[in-house]
Amino acid sequence: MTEEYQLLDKRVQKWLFNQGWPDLREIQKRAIIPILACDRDVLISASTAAGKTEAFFLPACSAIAEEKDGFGILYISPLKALINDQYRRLESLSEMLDMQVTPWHGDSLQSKKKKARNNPSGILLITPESLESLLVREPGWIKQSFTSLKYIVIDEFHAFIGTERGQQLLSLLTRLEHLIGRISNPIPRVALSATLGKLEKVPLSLRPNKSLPCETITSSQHQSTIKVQVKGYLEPIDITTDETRISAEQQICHEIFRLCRGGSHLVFANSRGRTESIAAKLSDLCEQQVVPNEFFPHHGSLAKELREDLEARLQKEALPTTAICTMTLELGIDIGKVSSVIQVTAPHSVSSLRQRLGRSGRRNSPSILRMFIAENGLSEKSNIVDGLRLELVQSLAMIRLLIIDNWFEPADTKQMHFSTFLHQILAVIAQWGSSRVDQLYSLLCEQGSFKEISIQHFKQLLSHMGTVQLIQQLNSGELVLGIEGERLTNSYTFYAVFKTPEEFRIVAGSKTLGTLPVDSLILKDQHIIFGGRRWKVTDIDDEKKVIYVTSTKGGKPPKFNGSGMSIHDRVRQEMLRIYCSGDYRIEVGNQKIDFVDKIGSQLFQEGAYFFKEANLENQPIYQSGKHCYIFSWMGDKVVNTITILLIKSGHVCSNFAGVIEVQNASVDALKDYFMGIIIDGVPDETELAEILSLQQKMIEKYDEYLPEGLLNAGYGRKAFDSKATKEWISGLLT
DNA sequence: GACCTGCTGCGGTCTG
Repeated sequence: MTEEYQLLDKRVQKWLFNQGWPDLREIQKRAIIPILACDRDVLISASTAAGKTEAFFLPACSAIAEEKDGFGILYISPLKALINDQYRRLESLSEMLDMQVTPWHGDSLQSKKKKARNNPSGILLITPESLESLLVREPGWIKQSFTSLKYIVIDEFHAFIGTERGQQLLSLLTRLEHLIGRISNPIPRVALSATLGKLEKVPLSLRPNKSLPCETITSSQHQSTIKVQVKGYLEPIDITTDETRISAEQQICHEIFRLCRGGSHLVFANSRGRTESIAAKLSDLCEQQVVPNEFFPHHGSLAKELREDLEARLQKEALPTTAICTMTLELGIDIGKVSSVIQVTAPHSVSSLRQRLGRSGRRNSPSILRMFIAENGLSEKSNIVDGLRLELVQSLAMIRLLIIDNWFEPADTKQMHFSTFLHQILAVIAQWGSSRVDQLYSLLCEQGSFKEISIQHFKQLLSHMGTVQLIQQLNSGELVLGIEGERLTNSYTFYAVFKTPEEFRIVAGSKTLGTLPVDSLILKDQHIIFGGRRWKVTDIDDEKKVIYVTSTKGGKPPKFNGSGMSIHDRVRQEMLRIYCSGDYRIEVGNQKIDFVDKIGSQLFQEGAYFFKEANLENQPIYQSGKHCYIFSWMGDKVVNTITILLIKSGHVCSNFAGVIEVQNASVDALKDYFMGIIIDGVPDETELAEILSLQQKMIEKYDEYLPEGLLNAGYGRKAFDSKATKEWISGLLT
């Protein structure tokens, strides 16, 4: 055994011996000295099942083994399920050390909480929301029980970076350090994470005020080999008139059945609806063939028991099991590794594709990714999005970026997070009973995580919070909660900073077609696709949460709609590169590897031909009948910016998969219009946000309490990109 | 046509 090993507590060494492990893993050895030093933050970045948890807990438990008074380790997890997993995993080690471990979240046992409350010691496993509730409701107890706290460890740290919840978490940690008097002598933070992109940027996300140095430990182990295959499917033009043809989804299900039966696999289907439909078809196939069903759905709307049964079945590996799932099985939960991963329909981002791929690759066997993409059969009425085979090409672009460039979307760390900022102001005042303005600014912005917020923003927000009775200022200058602030902070729903999205009902005439989440950009007169048909929005009732539509013509809608604000510039640029070269293959040595099946290749050739015929390489605006289509080959921020500029000037537009359709327009008229924009200047993001109605911009939980100026600034930064749009328009006109 | 995560305290009913 190595000399680092000797530094561990004797009982930890004994526990290791009992485990029968031949040796510590590389990252586990390398973590021992930095963790024991207790004078720096540590980032441990390694793939799933590389032993990150032990890399932290072996030395950390050694360091707190003699401490019996107060919690020594604060472990924070984004999921309750992960807390339960870790509790089980720590059981034997903590027994050996006679150390208390307390799982603390909304569903954990009151008896365990009570015990820890009376005798705080050892390890506390908690969610950010439960920590928030303790800080607000029992700051005195926290202060007492954390006096000898030695480590704060955050699991699945990548899931927090750049999010509202991550912003809250960092703020909580600063507030905790402040409460227990450790601002000038900070508690080391340890982040456990799946492999991250730009590692040098992560320490700033772990401790924005840089008051401790950070050491990074990554596994130098080679990534296992990756096998990729893309299969194309053709959706028959009209199934109803020709019953001999089977739908693309049916064909895909037959293939999944053939490939997965008898093994252990994950099928990612991107939406709950499709997840259910595929799982149902597969279990039908099992029944038809009189074999036991081994295909089960897994997603967020499914009952907890069903999900847990499936997770346990996957983990046991006793029976062959394939889960059809959404991102619920993308990270976190311990299900071990599967033989292969199948992605049905294009992934939403390269980073999620990467995470999913990481789920496969058992014991030195390669990671296997299969991607099944269906495209529509074409007719004269077909949409240009279908003709170009955009979904297929987006998928190919994402695979190339992942495999050739090892690139994926970086987390967006430049958001304002005004909603969470407002939440933290209320939480701090609720925690202390009152607060001075300068204390708030120092704690949340200077020491804490709200680095994008200026003093002007802060003053504007406080003044508005006074107006809407969230807070009030006493004669002494102290801030206390107002009536509305009391109401919010007294409800148990206060502690989470993220919003459970509200859904709008889609109503045509007197008939409800279904519901649509409110976070998409929907305007009156806009055309939307719902239930596979094209609709025109006639009215939006923000109060009743109803969108009124009428059926509209305009050709067959494209099958692939694309989504929101998520596609990155680099993905669309790679798509353009593929179209221009007419080649998607991946070069290995001096060979070009074709990873697409015959039908997929044919579909790609059709798309590439269409691209050439339409002269899209040289002409990004394409006229078809009375309408124009704009191909920016830029990410959704730029597409949104161009769209809102056109809408502002009275054009009727909609965008599908990054292609903007402008009704009743000509190429020359559009170019003239863009010329005018360059002369007048592109408005900044905040000004663009002013064009939208208030309701459309209220995305985050506490957005409704923000002054309009801040709402516009926050939304604008999220949705638009004026600089890149100006560059794109300039390029178009030269 | 995205998707996902989390929170209290108390009163009721059931079980051993």
